[in-house]
Amino acid sequence: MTLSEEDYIKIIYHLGKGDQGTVSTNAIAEKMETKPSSVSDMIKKLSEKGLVNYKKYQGVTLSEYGLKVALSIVRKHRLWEVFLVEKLEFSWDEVHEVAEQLEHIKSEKLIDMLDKHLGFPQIDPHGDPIPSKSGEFKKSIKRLLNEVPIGKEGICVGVKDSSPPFLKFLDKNKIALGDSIFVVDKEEFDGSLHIKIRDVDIRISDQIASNLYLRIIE
Amino acid sequence: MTLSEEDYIKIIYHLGKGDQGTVSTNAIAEKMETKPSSVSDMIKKLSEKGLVNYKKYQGVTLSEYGLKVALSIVRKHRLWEVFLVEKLEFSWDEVHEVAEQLEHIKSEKLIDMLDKHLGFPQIDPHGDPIPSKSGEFKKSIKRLLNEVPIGKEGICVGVKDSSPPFLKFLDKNKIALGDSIFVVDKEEFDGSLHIKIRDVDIRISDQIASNLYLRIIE
DNA sequence: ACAAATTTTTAGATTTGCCTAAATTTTATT
DNA sequence: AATAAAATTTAGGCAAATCTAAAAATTTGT
Ligand SMILES: [Mn+2]
Ligand SMILES: [Mn+2]
Ligand SMILES: [Mn+2]
Ligand SMILES: [Mn+2]
Repeated sequence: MTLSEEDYIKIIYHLGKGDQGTVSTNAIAEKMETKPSSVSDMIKKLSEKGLVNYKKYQGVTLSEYGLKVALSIVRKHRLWEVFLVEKLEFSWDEVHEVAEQLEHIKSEKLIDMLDKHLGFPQIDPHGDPIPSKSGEFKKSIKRLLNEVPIGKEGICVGVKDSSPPFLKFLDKNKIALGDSIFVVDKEEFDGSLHIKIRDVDIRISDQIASNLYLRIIE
Repeated sequence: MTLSEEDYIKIIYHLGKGDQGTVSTNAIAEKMETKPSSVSDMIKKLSEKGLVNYKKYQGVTLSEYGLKVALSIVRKHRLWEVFLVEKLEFSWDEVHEVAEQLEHIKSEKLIDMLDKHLGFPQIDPHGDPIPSKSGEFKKSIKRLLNEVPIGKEGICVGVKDSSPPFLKFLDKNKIALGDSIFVVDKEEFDGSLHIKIRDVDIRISDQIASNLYLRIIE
């Protein structure tokens, strides 16, 4: 498969949102930053290769084979993202462009050994799950920190309240996007949380916890 | 620059053998596993881009700019080779194909941080020197182990005597291609050597040392 | 229901990198 | 020096991936 075919397959996968509903030509064109006419051409080719199911004017879905290919590319993309952050000190918002290139390197051994080198990670720096070699993975969901069950871990992916005082508070307490947060315990009385972040235990109020989004697995 | 252009530039560099003598169309075609007519096309394009000096029928040499580009690709190739061997447990002879792909990834930060992650290595797994970011590097030479000065280190790259008894000896003493060997001392009396290999000190006779090739720097 | 708007596909070009076959230039041999 | 051989370039084409403009199908709105 060519680099371009791989990018199309991956985009069709993401637009299919897991449930693999049909994806429109225009939607693909926008994500690929190309014209709908180019997408039509490519879809025809992918269809001939058995990667997508396609009926003219009716949109596309990934075939079983196409889904397998998509998951292997997603796996590579996310493993490389972990590598960049964990081993090369990239920050979570710098990795995408480079992973977009690295995901196309062809070598089964490379990706197996990279997985091992990284300690078989389950999630990438954005909290998204990494498919296994055989294509299995758990879904991830975005939850407010105060709704995350005790004992769960997640990646901080956003804020609900983006006011300067709140952001300043996060800064002061060294809580940043991309940080991994583990919910140790919850105080029934006032809803305050005991969390572990970067191996440090801290307590935060319900007010804080209800304004921070975490991406968690399952 | 495209992937193909980069491969041409690198091949022209290697065929120029450091001194950057002129390189023939046929030689490039053979290395690129393509036809001479395709090479002519590409040379014309590289010439227009100022990467090579070219007069019809007279072969090509790299321009100053072309040399800089070549060295940056060689740098990337060799750093990735070190990564594959040191971090991902690839062996000596498995790295080339993958490095051939990885060398084309575009990200200055990536290669700077990779260099750091690897501890700023000076040579690749084949004993070849790794150019610095600014393009400087030491030449490497192939020497019989018994001609390597005391205090020098090199990579085992070949044997002079390839008879089964000799190869069996190397095997038994766990000396393999790709191993790094440090010459600790030399016995004047019989020419025997005291070497360090994989952190183990051993003694070998002059007869052994005069049949093993090392690639050393400077 | 049917015209208008939108989406999608087709037609015809362009660019990159490659090919074969033929022409040209250089190099080697008598 | 003339001819044969080898190397190199040109000419003309092809496949992949893209584009613009135009045609066709679908969806939307009244
Ligand atoms: Mn990509
Ligand atoms: Mn990610
Ligand atoms: Mn390459
Ligand atoms: Mn090498």
